Amino acid sequence: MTGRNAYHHGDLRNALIAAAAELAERGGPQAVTIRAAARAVSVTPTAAYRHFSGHEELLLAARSYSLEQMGDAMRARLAALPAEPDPAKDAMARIDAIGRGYVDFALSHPGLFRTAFVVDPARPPLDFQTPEGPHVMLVRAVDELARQGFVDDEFRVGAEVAAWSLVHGLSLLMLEGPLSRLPEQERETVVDQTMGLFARSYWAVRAARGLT
Amino acid sequence: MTGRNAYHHGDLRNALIAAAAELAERGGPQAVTIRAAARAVSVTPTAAYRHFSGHEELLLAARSYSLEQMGDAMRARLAALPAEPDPAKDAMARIDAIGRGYVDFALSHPGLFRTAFVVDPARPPLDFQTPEGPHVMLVRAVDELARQGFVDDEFRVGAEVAAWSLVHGLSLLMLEGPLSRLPEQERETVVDQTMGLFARSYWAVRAARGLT
DNA sequence: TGTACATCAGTGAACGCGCGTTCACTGATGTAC
DNA sequence: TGTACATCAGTGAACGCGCGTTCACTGATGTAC
Repeated sequence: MTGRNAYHHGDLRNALIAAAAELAERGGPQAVTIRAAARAVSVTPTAAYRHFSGHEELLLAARSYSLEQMGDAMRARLAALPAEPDPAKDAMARIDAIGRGYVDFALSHPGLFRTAFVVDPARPPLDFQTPEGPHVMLVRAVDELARQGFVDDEFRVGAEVAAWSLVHGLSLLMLEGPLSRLPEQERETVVDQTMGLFARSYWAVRAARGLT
Repeated sequence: MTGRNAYHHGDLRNALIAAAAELAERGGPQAVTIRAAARAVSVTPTAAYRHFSGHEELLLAARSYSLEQMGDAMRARLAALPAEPDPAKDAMARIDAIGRGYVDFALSHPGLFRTAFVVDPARPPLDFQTPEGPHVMLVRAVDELARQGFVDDEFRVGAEVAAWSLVHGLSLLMLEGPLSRLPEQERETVVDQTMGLFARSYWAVRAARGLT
C-alpha cells in the first residue's frame, strides 16, 4: 500500500493499468474488463470510474502498454545484434532481427500481442506512428534495405507492407490459426525457414538488379 | 415455411446454420450466439437444443461454412484464369490468383474471414486439410511453383508458410490493423504492390538458380 | 498546534443487458390397429 | 377410413453468470483559520 492505508489506495490508476496488462497477458483483450481489474486490485468497480471514463479507456491503456512492450522487446533484440561492417549484411541482419522479434513476441506473449492488434474491427486501431513502435522500426529497417539496393523503387510501399504482413501473418497462423498445433520444435523450424526464404528472396532481387 | 406450419419448422437445423452464417457475416464470430440465431428464425432458444448440442456446435457450423465460402471464392478465381501455355507463368498466375482470392475474400467478407480464422485461441482450429479448402489449394499451388523451379528444396516448407503468412497478414493488417484506415483505392495499390513484390522475388530466386 | 470543514476517493447496492442452459410443458405428426 | 396414442419438435418461464454503469453514501485527507 506504499504509505497509504487500505481505503485510499494512493495510485489506483496505475494499479488498474497494471492489472489490465496482467489480464491482457493472460487472457487477451477479452479478459480486460473493469470488474476484473478492480477485483485484481481489491477495489470496487465503481472506484475505477474515478480514474477512467469507462471500459474503453482502460482497454486503450492495456493496448498501449502491449504495443510498448512489443517495441521494447524488438529494440532489445536489435541492440543485441553484433556489429556488422558490411552495410548490406547489416541491413539484412536488422530486418531479420526485427521480424524475429515481432514473431517471438507474439509467440511468447500471445495475450499482449492480441491486445495490441486483434480487437473488434469497430474499434479504432492504435496509433502505430509512435516513434519507438514496431511499425516505425520496421519502416526504418526497410528504408535501409532500400538504400542497400534490396528493393526496387516501384515496390517501396510493397516492401514495407510485405515484410509486416509476413511476420504478422506468421504470428497469427501459429497463434490461433492452422499452425497453432505445431510442436515447439517444428515451430522454430518453420519460423527459421520462413524468415530464411524472406532473406533469400531479398538477396536474389538484389542480385537480379546487378548488385553483388 | 415450405409446406410445414409455423409450429413445426421442418428444417430448423439448416435454418439455424443459415442464420448463424448471416450473423457471422455481419458481426464476426462474436455475433454467432444461439439466442441470436433463434431470434433470426423466430424460434425459442430452447428449440435450437433439439438440433445442436450447444453453442459450440453452432459456432463450429458457422466456421465450417465460412471456410467453405472462402474456398469457393478462391476456386472461382482460379477457374476464371485465362489459359497460359508457359508452365512457369501458369504456376505464378495460379499462386497469384489464390493469394488475391484470399485477400479479396477477407476484405469483402470480413465477418466470415474472422469466423474461419480468428477465434479464441483456446478453441481448436478448424480442420484445414479439407480437400477443397484454402490451405490445400495453396499447398498445391506451391507444389507447382516448386516444380517450376521457383523454390529451393531446403525452403519447401518455408515457401508454403511464407505464402500463407503473407496473404493472411496482409488481410488482417487491412481488416483490423494499422492499415484498416486506408481508403479503398490506396488499399488496392498496396495489395497490388505487395503481391507484385512477392511475384518479383519468386522470379528473382528462380533466376538466381540459373533458370530463365 | 488544534480543530472545522470542504474535498476527494473510495464503498455498497442496484439497474439492465444478453448470454448459455435447463425444466416442465404442449401442440402437431404420423403410425398401429 | 377412422381413431388412440406414442413420439417428436416446439414453447414459456426461469436459473445463474459477468458485464458496464449509476446512485446515494461514507471514510480519509489536507487545508484555512
